[in-house]
Amino acid sequence: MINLIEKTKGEIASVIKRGVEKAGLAEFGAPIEIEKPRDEGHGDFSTNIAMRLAKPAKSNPRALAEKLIGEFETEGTVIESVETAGPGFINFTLKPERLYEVMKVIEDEGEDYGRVNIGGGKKTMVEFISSNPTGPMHVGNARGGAIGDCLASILDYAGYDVTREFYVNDAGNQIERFGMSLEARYYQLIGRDVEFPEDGYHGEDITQLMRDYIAECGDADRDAPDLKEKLVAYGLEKNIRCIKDTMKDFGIDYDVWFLESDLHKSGEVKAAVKELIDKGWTYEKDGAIWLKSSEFYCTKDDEEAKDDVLVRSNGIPTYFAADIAYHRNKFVTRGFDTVIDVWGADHHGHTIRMKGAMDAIGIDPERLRFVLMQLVRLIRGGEVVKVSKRTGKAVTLNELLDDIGADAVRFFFNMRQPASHFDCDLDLAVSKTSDNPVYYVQYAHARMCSILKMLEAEGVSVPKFSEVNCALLATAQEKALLKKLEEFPQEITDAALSYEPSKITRYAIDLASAFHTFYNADRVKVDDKELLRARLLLVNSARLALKSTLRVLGVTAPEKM
RNA sequence: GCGCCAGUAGCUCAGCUGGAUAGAGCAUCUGCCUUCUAAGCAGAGGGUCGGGGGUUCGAGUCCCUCCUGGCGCGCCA
Repeated sequence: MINLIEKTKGEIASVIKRGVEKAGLAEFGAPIEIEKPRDEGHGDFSTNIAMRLAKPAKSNPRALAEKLIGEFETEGTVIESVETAGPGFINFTLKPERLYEVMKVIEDEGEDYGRVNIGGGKKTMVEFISSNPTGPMHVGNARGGAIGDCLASILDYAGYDVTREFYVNDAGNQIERFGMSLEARYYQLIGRDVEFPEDGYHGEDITQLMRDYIAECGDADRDAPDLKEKLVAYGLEKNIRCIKDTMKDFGIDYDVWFLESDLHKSGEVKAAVKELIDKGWTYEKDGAIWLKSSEFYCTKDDEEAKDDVLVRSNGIPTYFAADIAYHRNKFVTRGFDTVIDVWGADHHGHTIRMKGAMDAIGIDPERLRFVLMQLVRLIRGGEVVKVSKRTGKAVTLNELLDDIGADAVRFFFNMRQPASHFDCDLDLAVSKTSDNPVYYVQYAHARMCSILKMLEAEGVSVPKFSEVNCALLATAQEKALLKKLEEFPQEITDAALSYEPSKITRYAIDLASAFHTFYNADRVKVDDKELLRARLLLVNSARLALKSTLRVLGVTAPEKM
């Protein structure tokens, strides 16, 4: 639970604060900002406080910086030395011992290294994928799954009480269409000449479902009045089970599978609509009930306000109404503090409406957050593959998992920011080339384990931090690796605050790279017993940190490759 | 038309939310395996940060404007 970077920044900040006070510059209220300089020559941390104070204090930044340095009391702190540089930066160099502290932290925290507590145990939901159970999951769902599951792990590491949820859209028009498609295929299979609905699901999976149904139940239901309902129930049950199996293969463990149909059955959809009516946020037009959405978000003054239908003129509530009820359930019934929905960017219009609706029922819209992902474009043979669920030509998630494995899919789909467009080159993804960075990272872990195992076999085990002369770790590569190790808790913090799993993927690559560099530059198995022990501790620290990182990503950490 | 996302090396992308000389990977060249895993490492070349204005000590980052691509603006979900 210790973030050394945060801790160090805090110490430096208080030194600066006292210095500013002693110099009589506190009245200007300049914020104290501390950052890690990009350039190694600029110390371990730096501040721009002198430049911030220059204007209000009517002085020049360099002179101010010198003055401030004179006031700094660094005795007994982590600070080794302070100097001014450039246009007026103040650079801090830390004491050498500080560099090794991370190994002590890792020794204490083990494979949980990286956990921080910025969440304070707040109840947080991450809802992701949430597709129609009308067919197999496709590649587009893969990105949502990888991002959502990894984001949930990050928030867990950051100290939030996280729930992973899958919203099963087993109601509404798409299900109606699903039913019509099943029924048509059923009749065709038993030899009745019926036309297949134009807007039905044309996929082979629909036909297969009906083949299975007939094989299991025969055709005794051919004239039953509730045939379609029976077929839908059969199809949904089978498809949802299939989705659950796929998620298992994907390595995603949902806490809750929430059925949209339950919201209708329990009366929550009606209740949500009633609440909006009672609060005066609706009106009737053309026989439908409308929500005054336009009251809740700004549009251009001269733009025509756009409201949304809650209940159609035929009395059936819209998906929007169901979704309001669903989110009301999340916040009010189940008491989540924050809800994060991972949606495709094509749902963007819906996010604004949802926030407005939350506002209407008295929930702070800020508690509802969205991660919008640009849709995945598939490239095969250098050409864009059209993804269409209806024509059934989409590449399924199962195929992708079979081809390149869950590890690669999860890693690959978390390498880019969700908001960026993602071209998934199937030829590359399907071929097991070493281009895939997941191997690079896993290889680093396997190498670490290999060293430990070999030395263990020779009777040399990993020493305790207190038994090691850390100062022996002094090469550039060792220092770089130690610095990379201490960044992990900060990366978790940043990723959690910005909902950005790709930061952790990149961190994993950076950490692996720092290790590979160290491995090639510095031999662990050396004659000098003291140095051997120090390096062994370093390797074990790196192993634990990398294992923890891979756990957040949901990628396995192989001990040999 | 309005809104959202994106535009950084030949390609794919980072850039710590305004800091110091813009960084990785792939690709292209050059080196490194009789010693802990070469699925690895070291080095080299490669840039009008889409264009143009502005804000300030300082802009890839903030504001305005234009250009290009993707998506959204349904009694679909």
